[in-house]
Amino acid sequence: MAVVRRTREDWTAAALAALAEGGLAAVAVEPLAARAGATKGSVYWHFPTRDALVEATLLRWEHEHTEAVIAHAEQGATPVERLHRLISAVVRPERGVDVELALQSSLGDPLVAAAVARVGSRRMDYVVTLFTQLGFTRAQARRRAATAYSIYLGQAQLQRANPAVVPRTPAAKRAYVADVMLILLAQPDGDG
Amino acid sequence: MAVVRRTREDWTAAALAALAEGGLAAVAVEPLAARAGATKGSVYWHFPTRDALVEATLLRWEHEHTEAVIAHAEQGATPVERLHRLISAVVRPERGVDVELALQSSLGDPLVAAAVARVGSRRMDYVVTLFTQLGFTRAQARRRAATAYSIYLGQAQLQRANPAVVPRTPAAKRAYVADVMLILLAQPDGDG
DNA sequence: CGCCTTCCATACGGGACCGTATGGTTTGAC
DNA sequence: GTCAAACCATACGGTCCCGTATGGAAGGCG
Repeated sequence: MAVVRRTREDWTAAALAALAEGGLAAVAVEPLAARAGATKGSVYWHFPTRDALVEATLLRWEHEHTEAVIAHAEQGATPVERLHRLISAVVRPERGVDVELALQSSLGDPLVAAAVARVGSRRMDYVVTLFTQLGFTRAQARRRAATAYSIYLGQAQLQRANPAVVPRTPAAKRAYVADVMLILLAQPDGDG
Repeated sequence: MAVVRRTREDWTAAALAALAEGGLAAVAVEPLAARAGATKGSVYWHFPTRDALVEATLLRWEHEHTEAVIAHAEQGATPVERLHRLISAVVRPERGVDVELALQSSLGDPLVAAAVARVGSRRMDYVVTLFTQLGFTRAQARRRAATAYSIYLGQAQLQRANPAVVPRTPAAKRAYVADVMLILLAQPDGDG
């Protein structure tokens, strides 16, 4: 008889999956256990409370995916190339975007709000340095970074809420990314 | 004795308030009634079910606020001015943005998803016409509209999740809006 | 004033989930 | 093989919410 044993990581993995599918509310001890073919007893042995499970799950996501976007961008040689990779990552979403959106959808929870805030400012810092590398002044870089990150977030939402208005064919996506790049690199007004 | 009577509209109003504060989950019959100094009996007289209340609330929001942004923008004389009013509306948020975000946060619910989709495409249509009025080709207008709306959505999210990275002082806001305008009106590449 | 309709409070049953208690089974050390 | 620790199932009490049932008060109308 295959008597299965679960680790802490098994449960955070299951929680991540549930989070991606059904949002924070889906990270519920009993349904989670049932889906894993186990019972609450297991979960409550590994975690003192549901919040502890949520927190561990968020921490795991933070460690695994915070730097993911940045790391992917950093593979670009020039700043322009890095920005391009950054923008493309949203328009051509990979894995993990579901969790991203689910979290943005549960900012009511203080644990989630804290995690999202940490990740957000970390990313913003990166994009700001990117734009300073591109020759923008500090203030101007901050503005462009805010816009770039807004486009990132907004685009992610649009794909979920209004997939019809988002570019779908590869050609359309390429054209769209190109236009966003052109936009973000536009010469600013000369008043800092 | 001020024996209060509630109308259907009283309840959708209360639901809207709760929606803005606590998201869709806060639109719960019993808490809503308690907060209004009434009981479930009243709610369930006006609405057959909770979903009916939610649907009526969404419909009300849709009617009251879908066109609100557009109407506000339409007070601008030129297309550029209209776009400017549109962008400013996010950076300098008025009332109703809370509900907007709460809904975007509850796309899991099919009722919400439908309402948000309707409003979204309605707004996109408007922004597309705005960009065509500005002399962009149809394809290019669609791209810029998608970007503009993404900035709108993303900026709204940023204000909630990372208020630190968003321009705060009036001067900073003005500079930011100016830069976004400059960006959105940038001369596109000649192939679209 | 009587009466009917509109509106609402109270009371109840049910479901989903959290957290605790407790005892049983498996595992590894010796 | 013994034993303690690790792991988990079962069962329970509690909370919050949904929805129903039912009786009663409020307001118009004859």
